[in-house]
Amino acid sequence: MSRSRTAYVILGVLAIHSNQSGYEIRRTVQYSVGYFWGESYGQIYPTLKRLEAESLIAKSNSTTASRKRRQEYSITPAGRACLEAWLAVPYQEDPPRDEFLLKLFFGNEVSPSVSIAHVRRFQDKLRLMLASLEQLEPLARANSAQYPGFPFWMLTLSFGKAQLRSALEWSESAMEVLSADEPATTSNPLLADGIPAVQSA
Amino acid sequence: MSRSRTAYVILGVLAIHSNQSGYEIRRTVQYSVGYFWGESYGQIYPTLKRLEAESLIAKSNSTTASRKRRQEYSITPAGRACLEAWLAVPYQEDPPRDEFLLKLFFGNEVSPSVSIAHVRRFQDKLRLMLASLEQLEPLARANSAQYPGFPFWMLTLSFGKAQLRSALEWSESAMEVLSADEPATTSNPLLADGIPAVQSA
DNA sequence: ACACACATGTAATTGGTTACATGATTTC
DNA sequence: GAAATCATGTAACCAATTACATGTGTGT
Repeated sequence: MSRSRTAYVILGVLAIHSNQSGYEIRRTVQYSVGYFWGESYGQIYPTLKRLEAESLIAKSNSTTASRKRRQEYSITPAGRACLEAWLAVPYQEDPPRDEFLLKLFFGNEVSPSVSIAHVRRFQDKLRLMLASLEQLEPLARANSAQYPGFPFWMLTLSFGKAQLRSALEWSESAMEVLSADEPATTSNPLLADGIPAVQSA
Repeated sequence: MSRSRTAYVILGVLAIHSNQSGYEIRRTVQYSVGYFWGESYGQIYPTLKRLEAESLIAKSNSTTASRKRRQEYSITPAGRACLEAWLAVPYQEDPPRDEFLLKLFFGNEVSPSVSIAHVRRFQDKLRLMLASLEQLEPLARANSAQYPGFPFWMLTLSFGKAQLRSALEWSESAMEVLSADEPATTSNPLLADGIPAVQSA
């Protein structure tokens, strides 16, 4: 049962809009949920085959044009049922992995300038993404406000913006902290008695 | 060159505190960076062997006690150099994957109660983690404020708290939005002209 | 004619989790 | 002596990325 989540992403975007090719599905994913989800061709094409074999999607080279060498797909009723079933089950958390924070955590092992560079880079990225999301909003509003899914899309968008802004704020105070310095016991400072493990899964 | 990041996590925790066994390293990781990083035994033990073969760590069954059937390791100068080199290179971003947001994005395909349940779950998790981090702080301060790495640990901790708080705030407004309802075009609403792809990598 | 975007796919590899198997030491 | 925790490891499997290979349609 626990099939790859790629399958559900495909079902999801086909549920919103039919007759998309593998190429286009990937683009759609990038453009719409790119902020928090990615898919590669190496994953998409095989999954399309599999989904078609299971009749959750069907070839639908139809409507617009089959003028290109492209294979369009649409979701089937079974596919829709499958998507809905998946959506209903509690989401699964992926193990967290943030290399930026990891490097920052070990910052004492290297020159402060290294950590400063990491934070700066982080900041730049944040600003880029925030600009990107802020730019996306009015366009999305203009283009898709009438779609029933719109409120949900806005919800994820506003989540993204909120996280980005909070990260940006933190990064500014972090830069301040990292501009001041003085660089020690034998009991493990990371594993002292009574410190509970961080809840993660 | 591009070795598994598990190796660097191990080097990092051994750099902070020597003479830890695989078991203990894993616990240390959980307790200290668990909020944003995880490691499994299946990854740690083979990596320890590899690192020892490369002389980046060395067996050091010594100091405290070898009373248990346990193999302790310490970082070597070469290992330290390797860690430092890795820390200095720009962090790599992992492709984002947030199943919660994905399910929320497709929320229109199912009953609103489903999305509400997801957000509620998300909220609960957030509160748990925030409590966990807030509890961690004073303890960490008491136990390790004298360690040179402490400011960096606090930085990652405060990042976590900031993100959590902002997510929590968002979740509250999301719950409001999701408590009001009415549930269409043929051009792809997710892929309208002029919408730029979200910056992610 | 050239370049670029569209389009589809496969193979190799990685990075990682999970489950399994086993056993020692401590604590009650 | 039973249970919990400490402790080490392997095998099977999986999701996913990357690089490679190939070709078509459109616009300049």
